[in-house]
Amino acid sequence: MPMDDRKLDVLRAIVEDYVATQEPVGSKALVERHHLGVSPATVRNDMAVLEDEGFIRQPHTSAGRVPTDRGYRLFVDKLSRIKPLTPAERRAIERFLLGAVDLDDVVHRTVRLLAQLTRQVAVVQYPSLSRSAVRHLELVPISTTRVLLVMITDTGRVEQRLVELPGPISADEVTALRQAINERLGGKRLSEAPTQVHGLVEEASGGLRAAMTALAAVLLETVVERAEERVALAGTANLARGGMLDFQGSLRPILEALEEEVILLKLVSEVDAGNAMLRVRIGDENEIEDLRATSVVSTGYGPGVTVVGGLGVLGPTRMDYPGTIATVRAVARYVGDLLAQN
Amino acid sequence: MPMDDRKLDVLRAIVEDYVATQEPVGSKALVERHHLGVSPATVRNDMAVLEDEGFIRQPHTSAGRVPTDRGYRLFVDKLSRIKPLTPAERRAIERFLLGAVDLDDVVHRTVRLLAQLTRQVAVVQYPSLSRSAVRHLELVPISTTRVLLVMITDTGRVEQRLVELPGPISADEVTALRQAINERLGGKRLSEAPTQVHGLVEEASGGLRAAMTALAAVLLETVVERAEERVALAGTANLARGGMLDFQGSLRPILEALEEEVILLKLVSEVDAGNAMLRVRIGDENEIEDLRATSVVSTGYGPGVTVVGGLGVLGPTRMDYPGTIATVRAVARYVGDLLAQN
DNA sequence: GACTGGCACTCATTACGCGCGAGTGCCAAC
DNA sequence: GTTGGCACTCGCGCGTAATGAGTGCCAGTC
Repeated sequence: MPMDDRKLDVLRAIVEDYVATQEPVGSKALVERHHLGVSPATVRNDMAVLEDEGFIRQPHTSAGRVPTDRGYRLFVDKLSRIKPLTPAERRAIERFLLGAVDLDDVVHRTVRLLAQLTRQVAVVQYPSLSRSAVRHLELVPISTTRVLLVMITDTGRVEQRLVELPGPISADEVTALRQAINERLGGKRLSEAPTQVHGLVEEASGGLRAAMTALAAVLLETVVERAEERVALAGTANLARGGMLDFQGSLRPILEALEEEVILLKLVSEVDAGNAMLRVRIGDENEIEDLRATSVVSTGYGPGVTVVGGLGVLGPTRMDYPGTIATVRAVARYVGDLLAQN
Repeated sequence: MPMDDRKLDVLRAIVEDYVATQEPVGSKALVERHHLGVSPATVRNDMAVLEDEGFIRQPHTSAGRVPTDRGYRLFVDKLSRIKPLTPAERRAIERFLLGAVDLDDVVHRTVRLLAQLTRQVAVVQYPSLSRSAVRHLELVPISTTRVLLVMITDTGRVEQRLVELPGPISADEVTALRQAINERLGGKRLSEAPTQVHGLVEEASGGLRAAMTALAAVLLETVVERAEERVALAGTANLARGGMLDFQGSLRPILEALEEEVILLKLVSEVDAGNAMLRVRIGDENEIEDLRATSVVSTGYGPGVTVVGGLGVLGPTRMDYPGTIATVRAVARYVGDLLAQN
């Protein structure tokens, strides 16, 4: 059966009221606060149907209705028009991001900004190495058998690793290695690094072979294992707002989940390629067990149309979806622009 | 009046029981669980005195006694013998720290380890720049008007900043700058950097003067402003243990405080020089308003006797002080040893 | 003088009963 | 399909009562 228009209106009204008041909403209050042109009794009928279809439920008999995860889902998919940001918010974003001196700084500012604007937990992934291109690789001799490998990407990210060489090495040899590596990798996307690195080792002349092998191992490790690793978090205090009414009193599993970087990355990194950038995962839809009481709004960001990382926020399923979505989207765009300027 | 021995025993027993059970402890339960050789009535008399002196209090008439902050203070100062670590704990520490590849890695592992062992919030400061010495400074040309300044310290910390130069610069000039900077700063403690850097600018020959001035500005900023900035945090989920019985239900201000790096640094950095390394701040004694319901156990760490940073844990005033103190001390020593090996 | 047993008293916590009222479901009427 | 009416449900708040852990005090004992 096609979804009746008024029933959708009722659902929207319920979601909006519940998000605002945090209390189950009844038929009478609904018709008063929203000017649906019908009587409470009619609304009650609609609500009964909505409940049958699993979009709302009553916490107990003789209480108002509360949206279910499915209800929020429908609300997000069909009902919410995008809420434009206020000028004040736009100004806040600009002011916040303008002063950034550093990639680190950009990420930190962004995550705090997001947490502040949405009043929720914010997560920002550092520009992923695998989706960046190498701008420059530098070898810094530390001792005769140790060099520091510094990699700078076009997104401004700097990664360094100490490499223990199998034998002593001269300054000239370091220069040769540096040049070889830069010729091979300079400008290349890191996703193609593995093949390039193998080529490097094979090309290496006898005396440098051993050193190059050690360097290659570290390079691959950096690219493959640590590739997506870094992520910033802020706003956990916002979980404790609303007097633990959300999350049935137990913040602990959520805080625990948020301490795992792997989980945070899962939240913001876009696994399914073909979607329209912005993703909303509501309650149940979350893969992570401990976050089934929360919703996650996330999106990719990057200079122009390319995506180099993800960011998003996490909060109670009872959240202001239109507002949150608008903010997340806007912040992602601003950050992307910032990276593009670089 | 001198503190009666048995009264101290009573206080110790109260603290221990309260820490274990989280419930006010009465006279009868006390004599049962601890074999003080006296009757409940006697204990009651002692308790009345202890209460007058401000070491314990009753939450309400006809309830047992609970230690006050002053009570915990006395307990920590006078009563608690050091609880040796279990072999299992020692093994855990070693296993955890052994695999570290990186300074970053060391700090991360340490903070997680601390949180896990103490079951509390752990804070670890990165080795402070100002107390480290420069091992090497590297200049990496990014474009003709931009260089990346990379600083490596003897504690393994690597700091990088992008420097915008006033005008284009050649490869030879970069080499000259690199050499000049390394000659001046190599091996020097960073606390003496400011004077050295000024010297650098004055010595710089005409053509390099402008570039050197830009570099010097960034160097000073790195040393002075960012000097102590970095700090790692873990175990916030532990705050939510104990069903919010501690912290009278409101986790929020504490989580908020923990999001401020400045505050975290205050917690673990040793401000007063002359103390015996390990410091315990109990409840009220905390400078930060929002942390008046918590206690902080912190200490300095570093290779050998020198202190390059601080670490510690934060938890409810009702915490296992002897155990926590032992763990913090042990972890600090292990980390110090690890840094010394480098 | 220090310790002990006894006893009256306090008071938070728990349980129970009860009325209130928001909100529902159903039905007959429009 | 919509509406007003009405009986019904049931969580919430509140006052009262019972419970019991724990105390303070006092008189007696070593």
